[in-house]
Amino acid sequence: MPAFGEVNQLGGVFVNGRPLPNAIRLRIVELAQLGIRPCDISRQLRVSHGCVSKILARYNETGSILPGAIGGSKPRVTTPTVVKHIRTYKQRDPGIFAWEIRDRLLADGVCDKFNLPSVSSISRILRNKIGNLSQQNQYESIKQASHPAAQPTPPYNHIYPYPTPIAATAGKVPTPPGMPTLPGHMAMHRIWPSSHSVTDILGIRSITEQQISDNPSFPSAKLEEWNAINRNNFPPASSALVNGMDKPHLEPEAKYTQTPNGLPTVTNYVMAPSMPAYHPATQVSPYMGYSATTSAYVTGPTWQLANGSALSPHSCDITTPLAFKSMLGTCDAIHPVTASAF
DNA sequence: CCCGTCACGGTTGAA
DNA sequence: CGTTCAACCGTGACG
Repeated sequence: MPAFGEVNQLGGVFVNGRPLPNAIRLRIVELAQLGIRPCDISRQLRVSHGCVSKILARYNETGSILPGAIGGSKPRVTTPTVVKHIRTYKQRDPGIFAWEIRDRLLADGVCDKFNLPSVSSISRILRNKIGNLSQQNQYESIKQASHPAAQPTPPYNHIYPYPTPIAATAGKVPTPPGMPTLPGHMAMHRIWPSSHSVTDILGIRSITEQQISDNPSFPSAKLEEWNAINRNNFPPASSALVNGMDKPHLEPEAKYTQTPNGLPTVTNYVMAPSMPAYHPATQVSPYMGYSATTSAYVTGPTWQLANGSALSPHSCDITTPLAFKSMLGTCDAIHPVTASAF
Protein backbone atom coordinates (compact mmCIF):
# COMPACT_ATOMS: atom_id res chain seq x y z
CA MET A 1 0.00 0.00 0.00
CA PRO A 2 1.75 3.04 -1.26
CA ALA A 3 0.11 5.16 1.37
CA PHE A 4 -0.99 8.48 0.10
CA GLY A 5 1.86 10.04 -1.57
CA GLU A 6 4.98 11.68 -0.48
CA VAL A 7 6.19 15.19 -0.68
CA ASN A 8 9.41 15.93 -2.43
CA GLN A 9 11.97 18.55 -1.65
CA LEU A 10 10.11 21.10 -3.68
CA GLY A 11 6.86 20.51 -1.89
CA GLY A 12 5.35 18.53 -4.72
CA VAL A 13 3.38 15.42 -4.13
CA PHE A 14 4.32 12.20 -5.77
CA VAL A 15 3.64 8.55 -5.38
CA ASN A 16 6.72 6.48 -5.23
CA GLY A 17 6.90 4.02 -8.03
CA ARG A 18 4.08 5.56 -9.96
CA PRO A 19 4.15 7.96 -12.87
CA LEU A 20 3.20 11.56 -12.48
CA PRO A 21 -0.32 12.30 -13.63
CA ASN A 22 -0.73 13.11 -17.24
CA ALA A 23 -1.89 16.58 -16.42
CA ILE A 24 1.45 17.38 -14.91
CA ARG A 25 3.40 15.62 -17.60
CA LEU A 26 1.51 17.58 -20.14
CA ARG A 27 2.10 20.78 -18.30
CA ILE A 28 5.78 20.16 -18.21
CA VAL A 29 5.87 19.83 -21.93
CA GLU A 30 3.64 22.80 -22.45
CA LEU A 31 5.76 25.04 -20.33
CA ALA A 32 8.82 23.88 -22.14
CA GLN A 33 7.14 24.71 -25.39
CA LEU A 34 6.55 28.17 -24.08
CA GLY A 35 10.23 28.54 -23.67
CA ILE A 36 10.34 28.17 -19.94
CA ARG A 37 13.53 26.63 -18.73
CA PRO A 38 13.44 23.17 -17.25
CA CYS A 39 14.74 24.41 -13.94
CA ASP A 40 11.85 26.83 -13.71
CA ILE A 41 9.38 24.22 -14.74
CA SER A 42 10.73 22.02 -12.06
CA ARG A 43 10.23 24.64 -9.43
CA GLN A 44 6.91 25.76 -10.66
CA LEU A 45 5.37 22.37 -10.85
CA ARG A 46 7.35 21.08 -7.91
CA VAL A 47 8.66 18.17 -9.79
CA SER A 48 12.26 17.17 -9.48
CA HIS A 49 14.42 18.44 -12.24
CA GLY A 50 15.54 14.94 -12.97
CA CYS A 51 12.01 14.07 -13.72
CA VAL A 52 11.39 17.14 -15.82
CA SER A 53 14.51 16.36 -17.69
CA LYS A 54 13.43 12.83 -18.29
CA ILE A 55 9.94 13.69 -19.42
CA LEU A 56 11.15 16.36 -21.77
CA ALA A 57 13.82 14.13 -23.15
CA ARG A 58 11.32 11.42 -23.74
CA TYR A 59 8.98 13.82 -25.36
CA ASN A 60 11.66 15.08 -27.65
CA GLU A 61 12.55 11.59 -28.55
CA THR A 62 9.19 10.01 -28.91
CA GLY A 63 6.66 12.77 -29.13
CA SER A 64 4.75 11.28 -26.28
CA ILE A 65 4.24 12.67 -22.85
CA LEU A 66 3.03 9.41 -21.49
CA PRO A 67 4.98 7.16 -19.20
CA GLY A 68 6.26 3.89 -20.46
CA ALA A 69 4.48 0.66 -19.91
CA ILE A 70 5.04 -0.60 -16.45
CA GLY A 71 5.14 -4.15 -15.39
CA GLY A 72 4.59 -7.29 -17.28
CA SER A 73 7.26 -9.30 -18.86
CA LYS A 74 8.36 -10.27 -22.26
CA PRO A 75 7.32 -13.64 -23.41
CA ARG A 76 10.09 -16.09 -22.98
CA VAL A 77 8.73 -18.77 -25.18
CA THR A 78 5.50 -17.45 -26.53
CA THR A 79 6.95 -15.49 -29.35
CA PRO A 80 4.70 -14.11 -32.04
CA THR A 81 5.61 -17.00 -34.24
CA VAL A 82 4.63 -19.50 -31.65
CA VAL A 83 1.39 -17.71 -31.01
CA LYS A 84 0.67 -17.63 -34.69
CA HIS A 85 1.16 -21.35 -34.98
CA ILE A 86 -0.95 -22.03 -31.97
CA ARG A 87 -3.69 -19.97 -33.44
CA THR A 88 -3.50 -21.90 -36.63
CA TYR A 89 -3.67 -25.23 -34.86
CA LYS A 90 -6.61 -24.04 -32.88
CA GLN A 91 -8.41 -22.78 -35.92
CA ARG A 92 -7.95 -26.02 -37.76
CA ASP A 93 -8.97 -28.07 -34.79
CA PRO A 94 -10.90 -26.08 -32.22
CA GLY A 95 -11.04 -29.06 -29.95
CA ILE A 96 -7.32 -29.53 -29.84
CA PHE A 97 -5.74 -29.98 -26.45
CA ALA A 98 -2.91 -27.87 -25.16
CA TRP A 99 -0.61 -30.84 -24.93
CA GLU A 100 -1.40 -31.71 -28.51
CA ILE A 101 -0.46 -28.24 -29.54
CA ARG A 102 2.71 -28.64 -27.62
CA ASP A 103 3.52 -31.81 -29.43
CA ARG A 104 2.82 -30.23 -32.73
CA LEU A 105 4.98 -27.24 -32.06
CA LEU A 106 7.80 -29.63 -31.46
CA ALA A 107 6.95 -31.87 -34.38
CA ASP A 108 6.63 -28.99 -36.78
CA GLY A 109 9.93 -27.59 -35.68
CA VAL A 110 8.40 -24.36 -34.50
CA CYS A 111 10.07 -24.91 -31.20
CA ASP A 112 12.83 -27.06 -29.96
CA LYS A 113 12.74 -28.68 -26.62
CA PHE A 114 14.38 -25.69 -25.05
CA ASN A 115 11.88 -23.07 -26.02
CA LEU A 116 8.85 -25.25 -26.08
CA PRO A 117 6.06 -23.60 -24.13
CA SER A 118 4.61 -25.49 -21.24
CA VAL A 119 1.11 -26.76 -21.43
CA SER A 120 0.01 -24.13 -19.01
CA SER A 121 1.63 -21.47 -21.11
CA ILE A 122 -0.21 -22.73 -24.13
CA SER A 123 -3.44 -22.70 -22.21
CA ARG A 124 -2.80 -19.17 -21.23
CA ILE A 125 -2.10 -18.20 -24.79
CA LEU A 126 -5.30 -19.85 -25.84
CA ARG A 127 -7.16 -18.08 -23.14
CA ASN A 128 -5.61 -14.68 -23.37
CA LYS A 129 -4.10 -14.05 -26.73
CA ILE A 130 -6.30 -16.04 -29.00
CA GLY A 131 -9.39 -15.10 -27.11
CA ASN A 132 -8.41 -11.49 -27.08
CA LEU A 133 -7.85 -11.51 -30.72
CA SER A 134 -11.42 -12.15 -31.49
CA GLN A 135 -12.46 -9.54 -29.03
CA GLN A 136 -10.12 -7.09 -30.53
CA ASN A 137 -11.43 -7.79 -33.92
CA GLN A 138 -14.92 -7.20 -32.79
CA TYR A 139 -13.86 -4.03 -31.27
CA GLU A 140 -12.08 -2.86 -34.29
CA SER A 141 -14.99 -3.59 -36.47
CA ILE A 142 -17.00 -1.34 -34.29
CA LYS A 143 -14.70 1.55 -34.50
CA GLN A 144 -13.19 0.61 -37.76
CA ALA A 145 -12.10 3.80 -39.30
CA SER A 146 -9.89 5.07 -36.65
CA HIS A 147 -6.88 3.10 -37.31
CA PRO A 148 -4.79 1.40 -39.79
CA ALA A 149 -5.38 -2.22 -40.36
CA ALA A 150 -4.40 -4.11 -37.33
CA GLN A 151 -1.19 -5.91 -37.53
CA PRO A 152 -1.71 -9.53 -38.30
CA THR A 153 0.04 -10.51 -35.19
CA PRO A 154 -0.28 -8.22 -32.28
CA PRO A 155 3.24 -7.47 -31.35
CA TYR A 156 4.02 -8.84 -28.03
CA ASN A 157 5.78 -5.67 -27.48
CA HIS A 158 2.65 -3.88 -26.56
CA ILE A 159 4.44 -1.00 -25.18
CA TYR A 160 4.00 1.53 -27.86
CA PRO A 161 1.74 0.11 -30.44
CA TYR A 162 1.52 3.33 -32.23
CA PRO A 163 -0.27 3.29 -35.44
CA THR A 164 1.12 6.71 -35.94
CA PRO A 165 4.53 7.75 -37.03
CA ILE A 166 5.36 8.62 -33.54
CA ALA A 167 7.53 5.81 -32.56
CA ALA A 168 7.88 5.84 -28.90
CA THR A 169 9.92 2.75 -28.97
CA ALA A 170 12.90 4.58 -30.15
CA GLY A 171 15.83 4.02 -27.96
CA LYS A 172 13.65 2.80 -25.25
CA VAL A 173 12.66 -0.71 -25.87
CA PRO A 174 15.51 -3.00 -26.49
CA THR A 175 14.87 -4.87 -29.63
CA PRO A 176 13.14 -8.00 -28.62
CA PRO A 177 14.13 -11.05 -30.52
CA GLY A 178 12.18 -11.23 -33.68
CA MET A 179 10.68 -7.87 -33.19
CA PRO A 180 11.85 -5.20 -35.52
CA THR A 181 12.54 -1.96 -33.86
CA LEU A 182 10.82 0.98 -35.26
CA PRO A 183 13.09 3.25 -37.08
CA GLY A 184 14.33 5.94 -34.86
CA HIS A 185 13.75 8.70 -37.29
CA MET A 186 10.08 8.10 -37.11
CA ALA A 187 10.09 9.34 -33.62
CA MET A 188 10.98 12.79 -34.68
CA HIS A 189 7.58 14.03 -35.49
CA ARG A 190 6.43 16.70 -33.22
CA ILE A 191 3.01 17.26 -31.99
CA TRP A 192 1.73 20.77 -32.09
CA PRO A 193 2.90 20.85 -35.57
CA SER A 194 2.58 24.37 -36.63
CA SER A 195 1.10 26.03 -33.71
CA HIS A 196 3.42 27.70 -31.35
CA SER A 197 1.16 30.35 -30.13
CA VAL A 198 0.31 30.52 -26.53
CA THR A 199 -3.34 30.58 -27.22
CA ASP A 200 -3.21 27.43 -29.20
CA ILE A 201 -1.34 25.71 -26.52
CA LEU A 202 -3.62 27.02 -23.92
CA GLY A 203 -6.47 25.82 -25.95
CA ILE A 204 -5.06 22.40 -25.95
CA ARG A 205 -4.30 22.62 -22.38
CA SER A 206 -7.57 23.64 -21.00
CA ILE A 207 -9.30 20.96 -22.89
CA THR A 208 -6.93 18.41 -21.69
CA GLU A 209 -7.14 19.36 -18.17
CA GLN A 210 -10.78 19.18 -18.34
CA GLN A 211 -10.48 15.70 -19.59
CA ILE A 212 -8.23 14.79 -16.84
CA SER A 213 -9.74 16.56 -13.96
CA ASP A 214 -13.22 16.11 -15.15
CA ASN A 215 -12.92 12.52 -14.34
CA PRO A 216 -15.92 12.20 -12.11
CA SER A 217 -14.91 8.99 -10.56
CA PHE A 218 -13.22 9.67 -7.33
CA PRO A 219 -15.18 7.42 -5.09
CA SER A 220 -12.34 6.66 -2.83
CA ALA A 221 -9.10 8.33 -2.23
CA LYS A 222 -7.37 5.39 -3.69
CA LEU A 223 -4.31 5.47 -5.71
CA GLU A 224 -5.83 3.09 -8.09
CA GLU A 225 -7.84 5.93 -9.44
CA TRP A 226 -4.68 7.37 -10.57
CA ASN A 227 -3.87 4.27 -12.33
CA ALA A 228 -7.18 4.54 -13.95
CA ILE A 229 -6.30 7.96 -15.08
CA ASN A 230 -2.96 6.91 -16.26
CA ARG A 231 -3.89 3.68 -17.79
CA ASN A 232 -7.19 4.41 -19.21
CA ASN A 233 -7.24 6.81 -21.90
CA PHE A 234 -8.91 10.00 -21.98
CA PRO A 235 -12.50 10.11 -22.83
CA PRO A 236 -13.13 9.88 -26.51
CA ALA A 237 -14.04 13.49 -26.64
CA SER A 238 -10.45 14.34 -26.35
CA SER A 239 -9.43 12.57 -29.45
CA ALA A 240 -8.14 15.63 -31.14
CA LEU A 241 -5.99 16.20 -28.23
CA VAL A 242 -4.82 12.77 -27.68
CA ASN A 243 -3.06 13.22 -30.86
CA GLY A 244 -0.40 14.75 -28.79
CA MET A 245 -0.62 12.11 -26.23
CA ASP A 246 -0.07 8.72 -27.53
CA LYS A 247 -1.10 5.95 -25.40
CA PRO A 248 1.50 3.49 -24.48
CA HIS A 249 -0.81 0.79 -23.40
CA LEU A 250 -2.66 -1.18 -25.88
CA GLU A 251 -4.86 -2.56 -23.31
CA PRO A 252 -8.09 -0.79 -22.87
CA GLU A 253 -10.20 -0.42 -25.86
CA ALA A 254 -9.88 3.07 -26.91
CA LYS A 255 -7.36 3.89 -29.42
CA TYR A 256 -7.91 7.24 -30.74
CA THR A 257 -8.45 8.44 -34.08
CA GLN A 258 -5.54 10.36 -35.19
CA THR A 259 -6.57 13.63 -36.55
CA PRO A 260 -4.46 14.91 -39.35
CA ASN A 261 -2.99 17.52 -37.18
CA GLY A 262 -3.02 18.16 -33.52
CA LEU A 263 -4.22 21.65 -33.70
CA PRO A 264 -6.98 22.62 -31.43
CA THR A 265 -9.95 23.64 -33.31
CA VAL A 266 -11.26 27.10 -33.12
CA THR A 267 -14.05 25.89 -31.01
CA ASN A 268 -11.66 24.46 -28.57
CA TYR A 269 -9.92 27.69 -28.29
CA VAL A 270 -13.04 29.60 -27.87
CA MET A 271 -14.39 27.25 -25.37
CA ALA A 272 -11.47 27.31 -23.11
CA PRO A 273 -11.57 30.82 -21.85
CA SER A 274 -15.26 31.10 -21.76
CA MET A 275 -15.76 27.80 -20.13
CA PRO A 276 -18.09 28.68 -17.35
CA ALA A 277 -17.88 25.50 -15.49
CA TYR A 278 -14.55 25.75 -13.86
CA HIS A 279 -15.12 24.91 -10.28
CA PRO A 280 -11.71 23.97 -9.24
CA ALA A 281 -12.53 24.01 -5.63
CA THR A 282 -15.05 21.30 -6.10
CA GLN A 283 -12.68 19.03 -7.85
CA VAL A 284 -11.93 16.55 -5.23
CA SER A 285 -9.94 13.84 -6.76
CA PRO A 286 -8.12 11.02 -5.17
CA TYR A 287 -4.94 12.63 -6.12
CA MET A 288 -5.67 15.55 -4.13
CA GLY A 289 -2.22 16.81 -4.32
CA TYR A 290 -2.01 16.50 -7.99
CA SER A 291 -5.36 17.58 -8.95
CA ALA A 292 -5.39 20.30 -6.45
CA THR A 293 -2.24 21.54 -7.92
CA THR A 294 -3.61 21.14 -11.32
CA SER A 295 -6.74 22.98 -10.56
CA ALA A 296 -4.70 25.71 -9.08
CA TYR A 297 -3.14 26.03 -12.42
CA VAL A 298 -6.40 25.85 -14.11
CA THR A 299 -7.78 28.69 -12.17
CA GLY A 300 -4.72 30.75 -12.12
CA PRO A 301 -3.64 31.60 -15.57
CA THR A 302 -4.37 34.89 -17.11
CA TRP A 303 -6.70 33.87 -19.80
CA GLN A 304 -9.25 33.63 -17.13
CA LEU A 305 -8.88 37.27 -16.45
CA ALA A 306 -11.86 37.84 -18.61
CA ASN A 307 -14.26 36.94 -15.92
CA GLY A 308 -12.04 38.20 -13.19
CA SER A 309 -13.39 36.00 -10.54
CA ALA A 310 -11.21 33.11 -11.34
CA LEU A 311 -8.07 35.03 -10.97
CA SER A 312 -6.06 34.02 -8.07
CA PRO A 313 -3.79 36.63 -6.59
CA HIS A 314 -0.96 34.25 -6.35
CA SER A 315 -1.51 31.66 -8.90
CA CYS A 316 1.29 29.78 -10.48
CA ASP A 317 0.66 31.67 -13.58
CA ILE A 318 2.61 30.39 -16.43
CA THR A 319 3.13 33.88 -17.68
CA THR A 320 4.94 34.72 -14.51
CA PRO A 321 7.08 31.72 -14.14
CA LEU A 322 8.91 32.84 -11.11
CA ALA A 323 5.96 34.12 -9.23
CA PHE A 324 5.84 31.02 -7.20
CA LYS A 325 8.79 32.17 -5.28
CA SER A 326 6.69 34.71 -3.56
CA MET A 327 3.69 32.60 -3.05
CA LEU A 328 4.63 30.20 -0.41
CA GLY A 329 1.30 30.73 1.19
CA THR A 330 -0.31 29.43 -1.91
CA CYS A 331 1.77 26.39 -1.77
CA ASP A 332 0.06 25.48 1.37
CA ALA A 333 -3.22 26.21 -0.19
CA ILE A 334 -2.65 23.66 -2.85
CA HIS A 335 -1.01 21.20 -0.67
CA PRO A 336 -2.85 17.93 -0.63
CA VAL A 337 -3.68 17.96 2.98
CA THR A 338 -4.95 21.45 3.20
CA ALA A 339 -6.47 21.33 -0.19
CA SER A 340 -8.58 18.38 0.59
CA ALA A 341 -11.93 19.60 1.57
CA PHE A 342 -12.89 16.48 3.34
C1' DC B 1 23.31 27.70 -11.26
C1' DC B 2 21.80 24.38 -14.71
C1' DC B 3 21.10 19.93 -16.31
C1' DG B 4 22.23 15.03 -17.64
C1' DT B 5 22.63 10.84 -15.38
C1' DC B 6 21.93 7.11 -12.19
C1' DA B 7 21.25 4.52 -7.64
C1' DC B 8 17.58 3.80 -5.00
C1' DG B 9 13.25 2.21 -3.17
C1' DG B 10 9.08 1.58 -5.11
C1' DT B 11 4.93 -0.55 -8.20
C1' DT B 12 3.15 -3.29 -11.85
C1' DG B 13 1.69 -7.16 -14.62
C1' DA B 14 2.70 -11.05 -18.16
C1' DA B 15 4.67 -15.26 -17.76
C1' DC C 1 -4.10 -18.65 -8.09
C1' DG C 2 0.35 -17.12 -6.18
C1' DT C 3 5.05 -16.02 -7.28
C1' DT C 4 8.79 -14.19 -10.17
C1' DC C 5 11.18 -10.74 -12.13
C1' DA C 6 12.13 -7.33 -15.53
C1' DA C 7 10.06 -3.53 -16.99
C1' DC C 8 8.96 1.33 -15.52
C1' DC C 9 8.36 5.11 -11.96
C1' DG C 10 10.20 9.93 -9.56
C1' DT C 11 13.35 11.47 -6.28
C1' DG C 12 17.61 13.01 -4.81
C1' DA C 13 22.39 13.44 -5.29
C1' DC C 14 26.50 13.76 -7.93
C1' DG C 15 29.38 15.81 -11.27
